[in-house]
Amino acid sequence: MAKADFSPIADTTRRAEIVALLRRAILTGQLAPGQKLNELRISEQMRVSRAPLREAMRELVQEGILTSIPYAGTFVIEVTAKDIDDAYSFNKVMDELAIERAWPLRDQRFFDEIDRRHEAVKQATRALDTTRQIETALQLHGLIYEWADNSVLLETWQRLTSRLQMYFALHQHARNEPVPAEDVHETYVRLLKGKDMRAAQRHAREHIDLDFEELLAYARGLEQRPSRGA
Amino acid sequence: MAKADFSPIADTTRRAEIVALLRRAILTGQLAPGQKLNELRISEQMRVSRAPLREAMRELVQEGILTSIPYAGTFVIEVTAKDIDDAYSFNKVMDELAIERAWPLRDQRFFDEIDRRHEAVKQATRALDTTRQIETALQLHGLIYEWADNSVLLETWQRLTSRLQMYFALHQHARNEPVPAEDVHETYVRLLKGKDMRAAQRHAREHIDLDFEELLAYARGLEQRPSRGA
DNA sequence: GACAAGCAGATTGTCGACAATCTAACAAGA
DNA sequence: TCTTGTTAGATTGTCGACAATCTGCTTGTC
Repeated sequence: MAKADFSPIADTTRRAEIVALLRRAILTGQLAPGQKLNELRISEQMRVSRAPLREAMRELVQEGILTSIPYAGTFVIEVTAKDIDDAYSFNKVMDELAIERAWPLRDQRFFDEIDRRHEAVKQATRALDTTRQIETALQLHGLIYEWADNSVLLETWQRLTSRLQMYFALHQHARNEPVPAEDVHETYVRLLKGKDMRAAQRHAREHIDLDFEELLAYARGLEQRPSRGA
Repeated sequence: MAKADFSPIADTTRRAEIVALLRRAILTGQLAPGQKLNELRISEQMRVSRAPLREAMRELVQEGILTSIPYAGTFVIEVTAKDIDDAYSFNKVMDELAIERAWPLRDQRFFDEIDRRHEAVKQATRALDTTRQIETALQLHGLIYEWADNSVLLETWQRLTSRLQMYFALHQHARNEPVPAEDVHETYVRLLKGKDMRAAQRHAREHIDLDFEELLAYARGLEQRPSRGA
């Protein structure tokens, strides 16, 4: 019998598609922080009634990238420097934990997968696709969480990822420089494939530091002139 | 001018109340793991239409205590031994982090609050109110997260709390013993008010260990005869 | 008797309309 | 001029009904 390995059928509810669309719009910066989401307008644009749209929005509220005020509206979350700082320092600890847990579970599939994802980042970089670059970089980074074999840890990472992606997209958007052409992940990947766990943890922390420092500087700049959504 | 210090007005949407009702029902074990939530039946019982009910359920799905399968239904999550184990080992690391961050920020308000919450636990214990006992114990435990001054850390704890409360309630329900009358938090509180951070961290870890060990044993027993919801 | 096709019944997903609430503009009075 | 009350418009919250989908049973055929 031929083994088929089917992937799960796609969620065929409008709600699920709406969630995906909205999330993408927010994480790529199409919808700016603070911006209000007008239900009627969006539902008309998507050719969908308000019911599934509202359910989708409720999900994204719980996911932490939208915020809702009864009878006032639902808005894209604002991003403060402290939010970024909190996410940053939390991520540092989580990373160390994830590496520690994933370390003894690394196998050939792990090494294959990390190369595959690294390649995806490099390709997005070559293609000058900044959105995809952020996305793939986070996926590369997420591998240790997927391998750590802890559902709570993984879930926490996935929640955090949404916001990180949003932060980085915002940053990219702002400075409007095309890409950091350099491959900053080379060392990270090499260490994760190596034998020194402590070194991997240390580098993960420092590597993240760099990206975040820029982000923080950017966010602190924002604090001065708070931009209410367009 | 008299300073008033008003707290925010209560959310007065049906949706919010439904969320609270459902969450309580799940966390106290009124709704058993695996049980299906029939929208029509519940909406009729609550005298509410299905729209706000469905939105509420979407929130709880994202909160991680319900799970939804399109066109099949929404169910209370199943609890496996691994789920509990994952939550447990994750919580250990988080606790150390929370204590570390909260430690230098302890002030008089902190000490007052910890006593207040400790008192609440003792009162629930005396009243033989097991549900409230679990609730207050988790609130006592959550103080270090509230004081750690990190929104992501706090949010993560709150998400985890839901599930922990469910686990413990399940456990209590199963063994049906009224209460552990002994005050197990005495040492925890004393250490948090003391000067030795390391000792507090160590105790937090070990104290949690005890409760969890019982839970795990219980959950492993469940694995054998998986109970589909009533 | 085993198995596939097809048919209720029940349940979830979606829709369009109505009710409740908020916002902002304007008018009236101190 | 400032404050307060009113009102119209827009937007969110909620409802009841319809459409799509699933499940289990029945039926018919081999």
